[in-house]
Amino acid sequence: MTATIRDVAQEARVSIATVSRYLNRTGKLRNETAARVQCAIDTLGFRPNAVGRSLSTSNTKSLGVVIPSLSNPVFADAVSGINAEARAGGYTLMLTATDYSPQEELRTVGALLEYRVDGLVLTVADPDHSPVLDMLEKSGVPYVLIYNQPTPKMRPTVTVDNVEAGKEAAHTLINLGHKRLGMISGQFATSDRAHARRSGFFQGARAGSVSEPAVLEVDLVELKVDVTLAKLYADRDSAPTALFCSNDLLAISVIGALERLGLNVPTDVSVIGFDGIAVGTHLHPTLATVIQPSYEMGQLAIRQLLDHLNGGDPPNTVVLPHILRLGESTGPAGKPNPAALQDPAQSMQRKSAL
Amino acid sequence: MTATIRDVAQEARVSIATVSRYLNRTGKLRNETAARVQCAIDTLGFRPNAVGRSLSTSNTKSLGVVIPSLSNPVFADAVSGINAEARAGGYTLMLTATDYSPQEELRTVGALLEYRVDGLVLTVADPDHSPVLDMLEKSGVPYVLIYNQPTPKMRPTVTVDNVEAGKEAAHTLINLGHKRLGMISGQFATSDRAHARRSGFFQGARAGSVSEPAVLEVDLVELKVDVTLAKLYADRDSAPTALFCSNDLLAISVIGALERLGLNVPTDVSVIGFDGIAVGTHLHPTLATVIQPSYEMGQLAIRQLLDHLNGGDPPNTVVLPHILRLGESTGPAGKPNPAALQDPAQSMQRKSAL
DNA sequence: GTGAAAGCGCTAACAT
DNA sequence: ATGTTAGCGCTTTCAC
Repeated sequence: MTATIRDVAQEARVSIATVSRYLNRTGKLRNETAARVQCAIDTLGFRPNAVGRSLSTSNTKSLGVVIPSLSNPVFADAVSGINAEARAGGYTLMLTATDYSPQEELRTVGALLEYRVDGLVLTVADPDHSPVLDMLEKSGVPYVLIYNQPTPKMRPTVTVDNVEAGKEAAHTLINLGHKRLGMISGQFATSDRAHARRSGFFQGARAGSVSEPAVLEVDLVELKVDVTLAKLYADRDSAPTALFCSNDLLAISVIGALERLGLNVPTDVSVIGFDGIAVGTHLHPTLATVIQPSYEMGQLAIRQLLDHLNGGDPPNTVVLPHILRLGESTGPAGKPNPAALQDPAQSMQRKSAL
Repeated sequence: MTATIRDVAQEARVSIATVSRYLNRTGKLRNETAARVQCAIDTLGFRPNAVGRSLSTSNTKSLGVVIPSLSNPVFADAVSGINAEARAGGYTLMLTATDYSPQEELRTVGALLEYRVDGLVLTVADPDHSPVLDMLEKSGVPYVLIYNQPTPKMRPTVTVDNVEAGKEAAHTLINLGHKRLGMISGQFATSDRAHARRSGFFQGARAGSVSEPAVLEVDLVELKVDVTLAKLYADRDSAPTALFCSNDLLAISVIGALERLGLNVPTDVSVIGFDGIAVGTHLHPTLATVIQPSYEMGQLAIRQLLDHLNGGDPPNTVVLPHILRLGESTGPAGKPNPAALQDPAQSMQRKSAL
């Protein structure tokens, strides 16, 4: 069915080496020869077989991409950047979403290594204790992490400073007058960034002299936020007046759940998310969040990989700046949240009116 | 650096054929032999080279995926389904987003064919006049479209009935009391589904005896909705009281733009979208929309492809049911929109109060 | 149950 | 400027 380079050579009455040279623009051909080859290619509908080429050159011009999920726009945005940059460099992407499963990470990276991808960009559950990364490191295939922020080991990553951002989130909320903070997070076991954000959030709380925030974990796939929040807000007088959510998608669910509980955002509870996904600005209330430059992170990761593949330095850790964007979900900027500033008596009264 | 099957054979003191048999569980080995081979594999850290295998077997166990964009969750959701199903079948995905560029479609499908993917699932700009699909068809590589709804030619696709859905959108709005309909759409040239939805919408308008809807095209990448809508609503007395948007992302932008123009949704203008992306239900007003089963569409497309690759029937066109979901953005269900029912005098009065 | 050897489609010396 | 040929890592007859 499909023609090979041999067929083309025969059709053009040249050797396969000549066809190969024509295909790769390596070495010069007589015009007439080139024309004959091109003609043969057209009449046969020939398309060079990248598998054969890869076997011969031992590079595949393909890159592996491994992310937890595509349902979360934050990853989809990164992949957009990855896609654009890889395409520009003439590389093809092999993509897998792991659904936050370390087991699946292992499987898929194994597969990608068998396909002999020239490099990988990935976000793993836990970069500090990661069989996947150990395996990758042993394989010698270049890789860059995105979003991950490994602590001890030196592993190249493109990320923001999650700890610092968590701190800023706490400060922001405290400056708004909040005394009782809370954090709703995806599972820490499968998200080092959630872990880091919490760590920063706690530091910020301590620095702001408010008591240690309540922390609730929810399954990001199930996303059963209602029951979780119902429990937290069973006693509204002791419940947090401000919630930091480990990502925007979660924050959106949380806002919905709060309102279903009869709690208004931001009047009763302030909410701040993380990621800066586009829809956040279209919500009502608009979503306060920590913006990560996802598209650029993806781009940069690929650029580092390609630089390295072209003989440049190996990928390096880059910490990109994040932006804390205020929104209606935290209440008016600078103005203290009334709910958090009331004296106890007023507070009781107010809460019972809900 | 990387061990080959030769190295393993040598280390295990067997022939490479035996190693191959062990790897593929084809033919039986003596327990002791198998153990020796496994041991050699472990000590060498051997990982079979899929490129070599592919060259030999002439199949790659990989599938191509080509979609317009990952920034739109509707496609990301489909890819999620594709990912899950491909993974389950032991296939790896090669993914490209084309940014709605037919040229890029051609480039990327060309590349995927060179990589010898075993099949493709794709969404193209215009399936009826598509060099890409012609090329694909000629190549003999099996493929399935998703979202696309080719009209004349028989091309396998997994889709909803966009025309019918467009009709229903019109009926719904008309039943709410609207007389002046409008449609805001992505570019028809790069979206056959937008085209089909408009077609249905017009049919519905005609059937409902309202005048032909105003139609505005916007660039989905730029997404400059504000200026476009400002013009449309310069004369509010003649402007549409209900807008059908060709997708949810667009609808969300439109709602924002309307409100920036001082128009309330749904009081002044009803809005209905298309796709059923998850965030729609979290908006205020909640987004009325036509839900497509994106995840399932992706799953089904892959399932068809894999069935065929395993000797089953070639992919077939499947039209999946859509669901029209009402939301606050169209106003209360069943209750006529007040704005659209006023007599002219009241209307003038009301509009001037905006 | 295991081995030897012929490719799969291509590139890259090495010749000429 | 073009041809010859030896692999790249694997699968798969065909022998034994």
